[in-house]
Formats: sequence, structure tokens, C-alpha cells
Amino acid sequence: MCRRSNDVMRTLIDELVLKVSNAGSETNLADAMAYVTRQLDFDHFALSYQHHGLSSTETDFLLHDYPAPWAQTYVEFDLAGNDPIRRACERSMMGFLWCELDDLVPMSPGDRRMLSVGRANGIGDGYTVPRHLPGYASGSCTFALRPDRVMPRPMLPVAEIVGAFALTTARRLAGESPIIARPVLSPRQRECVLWSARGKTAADIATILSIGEDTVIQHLRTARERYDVHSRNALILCALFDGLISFADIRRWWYFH
Amino acid sequence: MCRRSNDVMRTLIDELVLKVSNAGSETNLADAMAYVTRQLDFDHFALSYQHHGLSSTETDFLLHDYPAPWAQTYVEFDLAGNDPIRRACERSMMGFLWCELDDLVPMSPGDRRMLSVGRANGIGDGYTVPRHLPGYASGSCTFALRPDRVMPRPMLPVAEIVGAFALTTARRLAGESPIIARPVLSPRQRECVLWSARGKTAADIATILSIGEDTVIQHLRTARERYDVHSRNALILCALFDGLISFADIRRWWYFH
DNA sequence: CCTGGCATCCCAAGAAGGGGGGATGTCCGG
DNA sequence: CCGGACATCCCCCCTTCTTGGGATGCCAGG
Repeated sequence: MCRRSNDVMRTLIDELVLKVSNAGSETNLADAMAYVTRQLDFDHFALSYQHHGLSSTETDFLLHDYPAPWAQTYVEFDLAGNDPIRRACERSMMGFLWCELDDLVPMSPGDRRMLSVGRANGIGDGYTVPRHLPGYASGSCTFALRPDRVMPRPMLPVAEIVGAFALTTARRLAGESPIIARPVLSPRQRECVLWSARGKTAADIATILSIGEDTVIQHLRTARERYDVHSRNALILCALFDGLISFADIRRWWYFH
Repeated sequence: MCRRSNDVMRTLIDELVLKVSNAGSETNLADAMAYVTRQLDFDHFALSYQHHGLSSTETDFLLHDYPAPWAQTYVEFDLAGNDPIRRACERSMMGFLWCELDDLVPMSPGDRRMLSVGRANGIGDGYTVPRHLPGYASGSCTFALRPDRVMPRPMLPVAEIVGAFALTTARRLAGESPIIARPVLSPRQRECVLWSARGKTAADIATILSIGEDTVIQHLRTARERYDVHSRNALILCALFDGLISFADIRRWWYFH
């Protein structure tokens, strides 16, 4: 029985995976996603994929079949900068239900209002599959329901798999191998960035590392030049995003001092 | 029929997911993974989870039931630094088969030699599920076969899901705590923090939000007081860590404006 | 009514950014 | 052997930005 059920399941997954994998153009992929969405008993989909690079505009990738008013509202009010789902994408290693967003990120009244505006525009609950490739790209594949529909929970594992394949296809369509030359910082530079992220001033860091303050400033300046950013804030964020330093490095230190 | 097969599948996935999710210690998780491995018709597992950053050693997380000689060889020759599977983890948004590594990363003769040494030590083909959380961690969950065994392909989707849950559990055990009670920022304050993270100065933000520069400074000051930090850097990091703002919010604006 | 969000203004001190100028080493390839 | 690249270290200049204090007022909601 176990074997049989797996065979049937494989048939379903294989069909949908094949569908999204074989898409040779954005239009193809949109059609495939629409088909998948219906098969999974959802109402809408949204597929978003971005390269991490300088030329972000041309490689940004967004497919969806949301109701036009909602899409328009979303863009007009720059809701993307205030989207709890985007934030949740960076805190989960797997797909998540919108109705369980609270478990992932703090929800402000504005966030809830945004979701309720979505409901008013025909978007109720949803399931979003996030994926990240540090240094290369991030993306998410969302399946959404109309407000009156019930979440097809048995389908979520399938959505997870198919969503991942859809993102892989989007990645292929968005352009092959965007060669990102990730800046390399010297050990000393990294140290300075880390202590900087921990809230130390250049003078503090100089004391900690037993070097001159000007040297610290020089290290941080060189590091900024490597990342082509003009503020220490941005430098810290770059290092954090690249995995050069981590929240763990910073917070553990905060706790003990 | 479709409904029935999904129900059965859900039963299988639910059982395994519950098993790995409920693990309350590394030993528990190792037991759960051993059980899952047998259920999925694999022979070995390896669960690896690392915080990003410099001081990673103490929080590194590695569970496996590989044959001792292979594990020892791997460590002794520092094969991790030259492991094609590790490199593939950085390139794939979903689980991948070792026999298809060529499609993901260039394979050197040394890489192939490493895999063949693995086979000599009882590790044949395998399936590795990678996951990344920028700024937080990376991890992978691997299911491997003895050289004489056949890949249980129908099980791969289940491996993908269960692997993700195993990594989430590893993350929890490694000390990534869920959200605690956190300071609440007003919408205006949050906006100021977000634009600040995007690299804007107080004067810039004042222009963007069409308010006075002093007001922006006041908002940021209040926000700092809420988080009890004394620098804008720390404020941004707190907001990021709390999920109040996201890398996507920030990066989207770099290079775009 | 009173708290909290929002907005505005002032000032002084210090930190960061941007631009110079140097000085040591090492390591690698010509 | 030598030159160039680069990490590491140090010092000067000046401007801009941030931080920490103050203070004031308007307005909506409990």
C-alpha cells in the first residue's frame, strides 16, 4: 500500500514538475503555473525571483495571476517595502502559511491591514515557498486562495516541491549564471566590520585590536570600497548578507557584554 | 483516487515530519533521522547546520551515521573544503542527486576521486537537501545509499520535505530562538529605520517622507530608545533580526535608485 | 483627560566619510 | 632578482552626519 500510494503521488508530482520544468519562456511558465495552481486546488499564484547583482532590473522576474486591482494597489503604495510575507521569506527554510505568519515575524497593525486589503481584493490565505542562494539569488513561489476558500493542506507538500522547481525554471529563464564577484575582505577588515556591527566605534575597535584608530578607519574604508558602498551601515549589511558575519556573532556578544 | 493517495501520502509525510519536529535534543533528532532514513529506504543520513560568520565552531551542528572510516577520512583530509556536494549546495534551490552533480557544479578529477573514495567506504549515491537563510545560517540534509543500492526515487519528494523539517529542528536545537516579546515601533519609526537601512541619511529620509529632518532624527531616536541601543547600526540590525525589515526590502532599493 | 504618535525646532559633541600622504612586510610571477 | 599587488599599519586635513540633550505643539483613541 505504501508503495502504491507513492507511485500515485509520484505521478501527480512528476506531471506538475514536468510541466513547470519544461517551460521555455515566461509565458509558458505562467501557463504551467496556472495549471499547477488549479491542480493543487489553489486560485492564484505568484512567482518572484531576483538575482543578487548590480543589474537587478533586467533580471528581476515576476509572474502572477493576481487580480489586477490588487497588483496595482501593491505597486502603487509600495507595499513591497512593508510586506510581512517578504520578511517571513527570509526567516523560514520551507514554505509557510500566511495564517501562521505570526510565528515567523512580528505583525504590525499595518501588516494586518495590508492582508485585509488583500482579502478585499480577492486574496485570502496563501502558502509561500521561499528559497535563497546566498550571493546568487532569492525567490519565492506563492499559491493563494480566494477569501472564501479552504486551504488544501494535503497539497502543501506538493506545492513545496513544485514551487521549488518553478523557482529553478524561473532562474533558468532569468538568465544563466550571473557571475557575481563576491568581494573578499582580509581577516583584519572582517574583524573591523564585525566589531563595527557589534556597535563599536573606530576608536573602540582600535583599542580592542590594539592598533591605531586611523588604521581601523583605513580597513573599514577599504572594505567599503570592495563592496562599493559608501556607508558603514551598508557595509555591515553586505557582510551580513554574504555570510561574512552573522547575527549569531553579533547577538551572542551583545548578550555577554 | 487522487484524494485518497494524497491522504495516504500525508500520513507518511506527517509521521516523519512529526518525528523530526518533536526531537528535543541532538540524540532525539539523530534517532528520528535514523528512523526516517530507514522509512525512505536509504542507508545513511547526514544533517549539517552552520551559523554564518566567524565564530561558527561552537554552534556548528553535525549529525550523521556514516561509516566511521569515511567520516574519519573526510575530516582528516579536510575534504569538506573541496567537497563538490558542498559547492552544489550553494547552487541549488532544491535537493539534488549526487549522480547529477555535473549539472550543478564543474567536477574536477579530484572531486570524482573523492566520490570514489566515498564508494570504497560504503557511501554510494545520495540525495542532498540544501537550505540557506541569508544572515542566519546554512544547512543541508543528506540521505545516502550503499554502493550496491538503488535510488528510491519515489521517496525523494518526501526526503525533500522531511529534510527541510529536520533542518528547521536543527536550527531550533542550535539555539535560534523564536521571536520573543519585542519593542514595537510605530509605522513612521519603522519607515525611518527602513530608509536608514537602505543607506539614506536623516536629511534624505526627510525629503523622501516629506517631513523635517529633525523629525526623522526624533523618530530614529525614539526607535533606538525602544530597542535600548545607542547607534543606528545596532538599530538596523535589531530591526532586521526581529523581522521588522528584510534584506529584500533593502537590496531591492540599492542599485535601483 | 491623558497617553502616544507625529511633527517641528534648537544646540553641542563626537563619530563617520572622503581626500590626501606615508611606512612596513609578504607573496607571486615575470 | 625585481616589481607589482596587497595586507597591515600610521598620520594629516576637512566636511557631513549622528547622537544626546533640551523644548513645543497638534491630534486621535482609550
